[in-house]
Amino acid sequence: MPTRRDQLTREAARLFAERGFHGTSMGDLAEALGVQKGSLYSLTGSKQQLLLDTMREGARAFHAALDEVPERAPAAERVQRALRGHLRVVSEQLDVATVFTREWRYLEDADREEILAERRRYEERWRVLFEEGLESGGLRTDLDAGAAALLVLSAANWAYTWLTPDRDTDELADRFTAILVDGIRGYATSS
Amino acid sequence: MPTRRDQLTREAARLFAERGFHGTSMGDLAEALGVQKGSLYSLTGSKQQLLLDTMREGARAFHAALDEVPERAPAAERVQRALRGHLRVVSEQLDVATVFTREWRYLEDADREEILAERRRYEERWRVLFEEGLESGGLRTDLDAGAAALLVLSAANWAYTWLTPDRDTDELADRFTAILVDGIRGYATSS
DNA sequence: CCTACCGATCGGTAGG
DNA sequence: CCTACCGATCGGTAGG
Repeated sequence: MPTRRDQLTREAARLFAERGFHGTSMGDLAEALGVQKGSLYSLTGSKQQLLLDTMREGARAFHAALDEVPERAPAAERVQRALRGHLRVVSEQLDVATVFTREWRYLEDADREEILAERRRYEERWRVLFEEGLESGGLRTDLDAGAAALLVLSAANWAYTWLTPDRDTDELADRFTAILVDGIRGYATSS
Repeated sequence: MPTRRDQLTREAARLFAERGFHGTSMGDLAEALGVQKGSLYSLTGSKQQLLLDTMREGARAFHAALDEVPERAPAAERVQRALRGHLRVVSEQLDVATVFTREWRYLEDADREEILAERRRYEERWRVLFEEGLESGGLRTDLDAGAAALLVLSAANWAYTWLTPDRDTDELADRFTAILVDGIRGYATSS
């Protein structure tokens, strides 16, 4: 049974995703919970705190998904797993993923630095994944690991805009992976 | 020489990109132009109008870039050209591209529908580009044109978050294209 | 382009 | 969890 505080956090993620942080008032949140806005301050310290809570949950979820990628597996399979994991988080926690991806800039300075550090660390883990693939020989030797990571992560970060609960996210991740692994042309003509 | 009105439109795009539509006040815009906020209303009808102006400029720029893609050329080259064009717009009009990509939801109903229709049309043009590649035989026959378009356009739409003026956008577009065309594995092992 | 102002709403607090 | 309120700020307007 969710606590009242959990309910507030969930509604905050939902409304921040739908209307943006600055487009959501404490009055909107109070209305969603069926209380007066003054009452919210027994559940949270401030509107900023609600944003930070959502951000931390997003960072936790994306890192946890990446933790599930097998250490020893062919590079193509590891990319597939990582992409599945990312899209699953977006699909299953769409509000949190949306806020995490789009609203971090409205955090106050210290909080923003904390979350940006988590974002950078996440991106770095993706880059390492491609570099390990190069070292283990599973990827073409002339691959630019940084560009590959940027390409895949960019597509993943945009997913919150088009992923819907009814879409089969694993299948979509696999289609992306198929394109990324063997290309749209399908036969290697360049080095 | 830019008119006062052009200056306002440019500052609006800059601040909407930096702080978001709801995070930017007419007072902020007035300060950026060095006038009192009441004076802005001789240059624009409302804050909403400034947002709509920025959106229309964004839609115009992205469609214009796609217009430059050669009709008759190998599919891989057409994708390369389209990606170059998109990233050039983002790079050269970063503020406009950012607002166009991220702030459309704060438009009022009728304006939002207009801009969303332009976004959908742009995405559709990308999908057609891949389908034409399939028909002309330049792409592997089992390619999912919809998934390919979604993948590339997702990466392109995220570019406003990491593109900086000093980066060579054409080169980056070409690296993306190289990965997309021949894949990260580099030799075709699956059908 | 300015001064002066409008009603509305904001995030947050006091006291219960 | 409520009522009542705080000072600040919002987008926009009137009249010059």
